[in-house]
Amino acid sequence: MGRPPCCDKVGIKKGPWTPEEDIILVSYIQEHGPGNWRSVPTNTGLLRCSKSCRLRWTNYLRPGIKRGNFTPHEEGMIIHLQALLGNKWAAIASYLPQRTDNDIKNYWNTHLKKKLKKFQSALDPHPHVASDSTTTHDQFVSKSFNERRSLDIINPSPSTYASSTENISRLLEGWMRSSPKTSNKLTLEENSCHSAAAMTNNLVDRGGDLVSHEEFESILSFENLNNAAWDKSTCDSMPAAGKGCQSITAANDGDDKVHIVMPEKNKLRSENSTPPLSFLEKWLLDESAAGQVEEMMEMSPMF
DNA sequence: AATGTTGCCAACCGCCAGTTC
DNA sequence: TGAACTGGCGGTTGGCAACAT
Repeated sequence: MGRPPCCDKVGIKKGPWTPEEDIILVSYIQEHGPGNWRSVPTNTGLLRCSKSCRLRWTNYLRPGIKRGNFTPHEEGMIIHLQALLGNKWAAIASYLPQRTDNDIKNYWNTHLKKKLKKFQSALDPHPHVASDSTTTHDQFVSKSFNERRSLDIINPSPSTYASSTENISRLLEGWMRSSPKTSNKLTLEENSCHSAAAMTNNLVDRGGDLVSHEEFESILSFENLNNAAWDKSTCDSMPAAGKGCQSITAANDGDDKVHIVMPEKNKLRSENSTPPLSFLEKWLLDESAAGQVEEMMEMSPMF
């Protein structure tokens, strides 16, 4: 028996937010900053539960949110990060500062999952062969870079959302920039640091140390496509993270699994308060790298 | 024009982890 | 030390709009 849901109280409003409610919430956050969500409904008079307020803010009212029209690069990042991290939408979202986890999750469920499925069935018309799903997934990942352009033409994601929240969000951007007490808007650097920790933890969290061989190789090989990607010097040049980098070893022990030996979670977290970009992040944040890959895919006779 | 179907996405629900007392 | 509380996350759903019949 768990706790009763926070929204069980009588008189708590549910459903879509009205522009008036948005304005009330935004005004309050402008004055007090985000956080202490429990007090928000009480202090604002909003008939919403604290969770609902937080969700509304983080997903729609927070400044800097980009809606609709996922770019091919964003799409590629989502596909790769999903392959790497699984359904860790918050972690994935940390690599796409303008997108919310909810948005990414929706986009994955409504668009990318279908594309993947389509691709898999096209590639493997005999699903009884319990063929290596990661391989087809990897191939999809590669192909998708090439395919995306045409798919984007066929299936443009319409930017239909043009409610008041977007305007409120825009109006707020100036305030967020000037306000010193706002901590929720991360700079790119801060964000990547946070995400590095998230990714590290995710790698550890995935069964402690196991990632499928194909998956791991896919990640690495993809990075190798980018010349600027990972090499030892990159690693060594990282003052604190260098240690962590060297601690990550991949050893195929023959059972088709790669054991990722990671340093202690806490060490990574505490010692690297501002770690430099990892090789993976370098690629993820490097628009030109994705462009190079796209070009390569287009040149490939395979697709 | 009316009805049925499908797709999309905002919001809710339940669980979990961290914090406080 | 453990219960209570809060915030955060991921999965799911309800409602609306677009499209098909």
